[in-house]
Amino acid sequence: MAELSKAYTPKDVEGAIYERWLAADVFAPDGAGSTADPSLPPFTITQPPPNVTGSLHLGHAQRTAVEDLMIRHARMRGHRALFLPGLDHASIAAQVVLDRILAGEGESRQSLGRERYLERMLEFVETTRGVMLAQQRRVGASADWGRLRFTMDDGSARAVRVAFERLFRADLAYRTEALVNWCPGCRTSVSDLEVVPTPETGTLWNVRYHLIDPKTGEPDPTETITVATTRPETILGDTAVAVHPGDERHAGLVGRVARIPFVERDVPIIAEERVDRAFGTGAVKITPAHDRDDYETGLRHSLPAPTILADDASVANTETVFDGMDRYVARSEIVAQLEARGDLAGSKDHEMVIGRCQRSHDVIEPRLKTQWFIRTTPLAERALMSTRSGRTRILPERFEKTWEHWLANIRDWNVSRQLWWGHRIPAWYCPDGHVTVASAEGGPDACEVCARPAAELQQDPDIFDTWFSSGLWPFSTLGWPDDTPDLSTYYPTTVMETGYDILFFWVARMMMLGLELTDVEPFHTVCLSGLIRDPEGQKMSKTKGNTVDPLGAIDESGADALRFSVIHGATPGNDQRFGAAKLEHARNFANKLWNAARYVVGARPATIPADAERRLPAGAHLGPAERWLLSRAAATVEAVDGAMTDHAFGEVTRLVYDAIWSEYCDWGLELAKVRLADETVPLEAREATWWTLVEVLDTYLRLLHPVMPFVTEALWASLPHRASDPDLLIVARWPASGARDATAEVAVGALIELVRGIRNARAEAKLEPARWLPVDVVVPVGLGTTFEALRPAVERLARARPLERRLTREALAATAGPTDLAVIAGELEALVRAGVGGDPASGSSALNRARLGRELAEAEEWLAAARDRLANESFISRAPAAVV
RNA sequence: GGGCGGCUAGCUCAGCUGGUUAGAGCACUUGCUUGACAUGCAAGAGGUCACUGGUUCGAGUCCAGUGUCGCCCACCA
Repeated sequence: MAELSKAYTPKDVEGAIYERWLAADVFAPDGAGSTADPSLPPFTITQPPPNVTGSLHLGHAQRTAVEDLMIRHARMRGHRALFLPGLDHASIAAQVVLDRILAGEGESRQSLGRERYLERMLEFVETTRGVMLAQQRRVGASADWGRLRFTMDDGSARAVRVAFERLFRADLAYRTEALVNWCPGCRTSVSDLEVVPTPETGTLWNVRYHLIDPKTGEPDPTETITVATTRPETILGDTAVAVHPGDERHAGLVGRVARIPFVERDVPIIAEERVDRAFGTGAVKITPAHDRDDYETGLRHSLPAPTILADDASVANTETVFDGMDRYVARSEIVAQLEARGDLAGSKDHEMVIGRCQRSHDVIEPRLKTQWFIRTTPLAERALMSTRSGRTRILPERFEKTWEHWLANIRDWNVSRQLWWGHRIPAWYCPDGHVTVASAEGGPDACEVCARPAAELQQDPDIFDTWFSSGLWPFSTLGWPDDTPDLSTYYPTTVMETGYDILFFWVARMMMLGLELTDVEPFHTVCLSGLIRDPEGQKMSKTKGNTVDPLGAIDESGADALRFSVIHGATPGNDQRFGAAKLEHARNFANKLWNAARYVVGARPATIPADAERRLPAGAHLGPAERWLLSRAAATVEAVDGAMTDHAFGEVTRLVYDAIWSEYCDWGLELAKVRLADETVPLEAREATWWTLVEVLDTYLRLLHPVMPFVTEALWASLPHRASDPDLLIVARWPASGARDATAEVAVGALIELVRGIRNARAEAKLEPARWLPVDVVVPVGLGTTFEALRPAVERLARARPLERRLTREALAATAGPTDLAVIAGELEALVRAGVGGDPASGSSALNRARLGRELAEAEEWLAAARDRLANESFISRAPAAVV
């Protein structure tokens, strides 16, 4: 048994314990220290791999805490519990970070070139990776580090290639020219999910386009059609003007031709149902290459679609003076020139929603590009069937609605990225334009169509969206596409725990790809956590400077406190605010537990050797307080099991917290102290008291271990163990719920009420707390034994001595004096012989009257309510018998 | 424009499938160097459960609507 230091210092406790776990090899389900029962089904959690972009934030710590809680619980229940850790290469996010670092060095992606850039990235990732893994260990993640995976490692790379080839062969991946979301800052396309709609005030300009005089073929100086636009620079790419077919203002214009200024292009005026007559001028300029709606219109009307923006969003290919200008410079220049020509018909402020890049916050430009897409509709259909059938559950359930809506309206997924850091798309093109997709590591031998040798083929320069490799995570980490023992044992994942903010980004993609590629749901349960916000409810962000560094919190209060605080305040799927107060609360609790255990260890009767093997207290020697403690522990185990089943982890912490603090410490230990010190109590009974304290503390340490693994492990080491127990709590068994003892719970509960009542009366009478007062009490026959057994404890706790037992109320009433304080605690009635105040009016009788009057009023109110209910015939006839 | 969520004590939040007198932490008041713990102990004050209507013997809990704050989705230039 280990010694416990007087003061609880998390720092000293935590580092050493993590090392012990590592040394004992208990994290891996098949590790040397595992006590798993192979006959039970395995339990798998694949960690949502954090981005290797720097360091963990509080959200990661919370994520890790919840996942680790589930894993530790499963491990203690005897399951082969695999917590598979990992890191995500985070393609675009990592490039944004590295680009910023490079910018500080006067370098850039372009200046380095692809090869050197990737070298720099590997260096960068190598350092952050170490930092991040160390952070996870500090949090206490009992992950199987031997199975650590990275989305850029060879296994992932192969999984990506094989997955893509299979999708291609199944016609679920295709390459086409389409309008994509282009981020000029990141110089890549991004998926629809990465475009953040941002409300902004822009300007709506009205621009006159001159109609072509059919006779001369030249623009008419007076006959015009006015279009409204928020992006005048796109005028350079206009290939039509559209009006609503039923719009009388423009009747007769359809079929005529207008001239686009600057590019001097003559374009048709077309009729389009989708034009909103009420908006702007009712006439819309059509720019097929730079607007989603216009693109559709362009297809319907076979319009040309000239691209007028370069990769950096400067104007290009227009053969105007604007070529080379940034899009916004060109915009103001065009407006100025329109005004000079007299073709600007006005402008006004306009509230609109602009798409910005999730990473760089640049305004996204729709652009035509030839790229790879995943055909999502059939995949989404299967994903929906999985959740509808209940084969995969989403918790909390309300997210299923969002899930349904998103998957039912899904659009094809653009997976090409014009970035460097990521998995290169395994597609090769031959000079004739044939496409060859090959998953072999070295690429294809020849063009699939024309058999040209590999040397003449060009690989696609693009890489995959980072979420493509993440989407394979639950199975790529276990060896897929090979049929490895790990894959057959630990796949599908039992619980997928993650934040609701990546439900679509990640969970939906894993579901779609998992079902298609492995033919089974990749996980049984999706457990969605909320986000952590700052004390004001703001989202934490580095730019706002309101982030909490988990390591700082751990240094200050310990990993146990951090874990407790993020789990305690959380309801599944709901955001929580996090501040110093919560951390402090948790730290105090750890300290409380430490001291309680320290007391128990120190209270061992001298007759029990320090290295004694744990004995279950003999029933005959158990007093009511001991039976009460054991029964309350059984109740707590039962309640905790229920909360665990519901994934209500906040409830788990509340239950254990209350049991330990309000029951075990406040009453259990206080009652036991008296008995342990009482020489008149038989030795066996005192030993039984101590063994009960040990037994119940042991139970609570087990229940709390998944939440606060370090302090519980440390304290457990100081308690005597059973012969069947392993050396470490982490692999000890979860407690079975024992039998309840209703008699003890009721009886001890009544005496606790009596103590409270006496304390209350004493406090109101402003008596010195230290003074011992004589108290007489009426004890109902049923409570007699319990009262006698606990009399010394009640005396001490209530500072009541002598505590005389009066069997009848009459006997008590007969001796009541004007200076006595009356106490009613349920069935127990007591008189505190306070001996204060000679004057009945200002002394105790006044106090009695006031207090008892209040209590009487409450009781009568309750009684009246109860009588009313019972008098109500429909209540009696309809309410269940138990309630009546 | 759709959808979802929050609104419970001064603050942060629990309250599961409706059932006696709605809870916790922090803050507050009054006392305590009580031999595990002042990171603590004891006692206390504090709530028309956002609002309106309904269902029910009974509603914080279920239904309808309103307000308010927030989130997600959505192609109106």
